[in-house]
Amino acid sequence: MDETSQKIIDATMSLIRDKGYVATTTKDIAKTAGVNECTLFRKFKNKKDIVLSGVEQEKWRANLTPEIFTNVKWELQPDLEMFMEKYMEKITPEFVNLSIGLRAPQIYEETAPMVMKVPQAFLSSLIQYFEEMEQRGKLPHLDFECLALTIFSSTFGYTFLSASFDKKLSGIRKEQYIKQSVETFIQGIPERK
Amino acid sequence: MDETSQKIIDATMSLIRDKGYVATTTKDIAKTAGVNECTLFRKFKNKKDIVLSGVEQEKWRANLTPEIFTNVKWELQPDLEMFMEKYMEKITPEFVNLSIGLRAPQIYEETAPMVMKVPQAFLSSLIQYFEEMEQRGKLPHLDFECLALTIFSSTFGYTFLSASFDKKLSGIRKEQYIKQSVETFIQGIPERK
DNA sequence: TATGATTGCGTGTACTCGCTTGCATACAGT
DNA sequence: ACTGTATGCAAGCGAGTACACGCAATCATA
Repeated sequence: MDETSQKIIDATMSLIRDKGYVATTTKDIAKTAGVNECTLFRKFKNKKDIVLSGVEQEKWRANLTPEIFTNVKWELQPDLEMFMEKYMEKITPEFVNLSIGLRAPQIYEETAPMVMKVPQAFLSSLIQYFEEMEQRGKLPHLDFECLALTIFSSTFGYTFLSASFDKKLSGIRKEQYIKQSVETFIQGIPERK
Repeated sequence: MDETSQKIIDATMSLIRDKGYVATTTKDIAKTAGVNECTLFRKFKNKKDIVLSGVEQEKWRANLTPEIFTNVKWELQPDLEMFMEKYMEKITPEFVNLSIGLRAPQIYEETAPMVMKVPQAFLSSLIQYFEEMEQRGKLPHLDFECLALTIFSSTFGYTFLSASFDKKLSGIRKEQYIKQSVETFIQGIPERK
C-alpha cells in the first residue's frame, strides 16, 4: 500500500466517521487527503472501493481478536473487568461512529460482515471463557450464551451511549462503570439494608 | 395536521429509518407519499423542516414517558422485568434505526435533544425507583446512578444489537434475555458448583 | 541524460440534488 | 355560479455529484 493510497483511505474513513458515507464526497476526500480528486480514481475503482479497502485494513478495524482475551486469571472479578477494559480500549467512540457511518444502503451489505466481527469475537470469547470456568469447577452450569449476552450488552451499551451522548447522559466514568457493574454481575444487587 | 402533510411526514421518517437522512431524497419522499414533489415545498419550508416536524410528533417519538413506570410493585424482580419490557416494547428496531438515520450533521444538532429524551427518561425513572426502594427499606444505599446505568446499558445494548444484527449475533429471545439478566442483576453469577 | 511512473491541474460529462415557477384542474364553501 | 384553496404536472434553476481525459510537471532510476 503506497503512501498516497493510504492517505486517501485514512481521509475517507475519518470523513465517514464524522459525516457518514453518503455525505462524504470525493471532493472532500481529496481535499482532506491533500491529493487531487482524480488521483482517487487512479488508485481506486470508485468511492465504494476506497471504503472497502479501508474496512479491510487492521488500522480501521477494531483489532479485537480472541487472543486478546487469553490473559485470564480464572477468577470472575478480575477477568470480567479485563474483558470490559479491553473492549472499551479497542472500541473507541471513533470506531463506534465509523461503524454507524458505514451503515449506508449502498455499502452496508459488504461492510456489515466486517462490523459484525467485533461483537461476535467478544461474545464467543466470553462464552468460551465461561465454559472453561465450568470445566475448572469454578462455575455451575448456566445459560452461558445468555449470560455472555447480558455482559456484552451492558459493555456495548455503555460504549455506544458514551460515543453518542458523551457525558450529557451520565457522568459515570469508564473505570467506575466497569468496577461497579462487574460487582453487580458477580454479587447481584444486595437486597434489604 | 392535514392528511397530505401527514403522508409526507410518514414517508420521510420511514425513508430516513431505512436509508438515513442524506440518502433520502425529496423525489423519494414524494414518490413514497404519493404526492407531487413540489407539494412537499408547499407544505414545508424545506426537507429539514419535514424531519423536524416529524420528530415532534408523538407518532414518531418513542412515547416513553416516566408515567409508564409508575405501575411498580416495589419488588426488584418483577419491577426490573417490567422496566425492561416497557422499554423494549416502545423502542422497536424501527425506532432504533430511525434514531440512527437522524444522525446526520445537517440535522443532528436539532434532532439529538429529541433522541436523547428516551434514554434520559428511562435512566432517571430507574434512579428514582431505586431511591424510593431505599426509602422503603428494601435496598441499602448504593451508587444508584451507576447501577441504573448498568441496567439501562444492557437493556439498550440488547435492543440495539437486535435491531442491527437481528438474530445473526445471538438467538436469545427478548423474554428469555429479560428474565435471565434480571436474575443475574439480582442474584449475581453463582460462583462454584 | 533519457525513461517511465506518479501526480497535479483544468476542463468536462452525465446525472442528481433541493427547490422554484407557471399553469391547469379539481373541489370545497358561499 | 363564483371564488379560494389544494394539488398535479412539466419544466427548469443553480449547485453539486461521481467520475473521465488530456497534458504538464515532478522525480527516481537506469
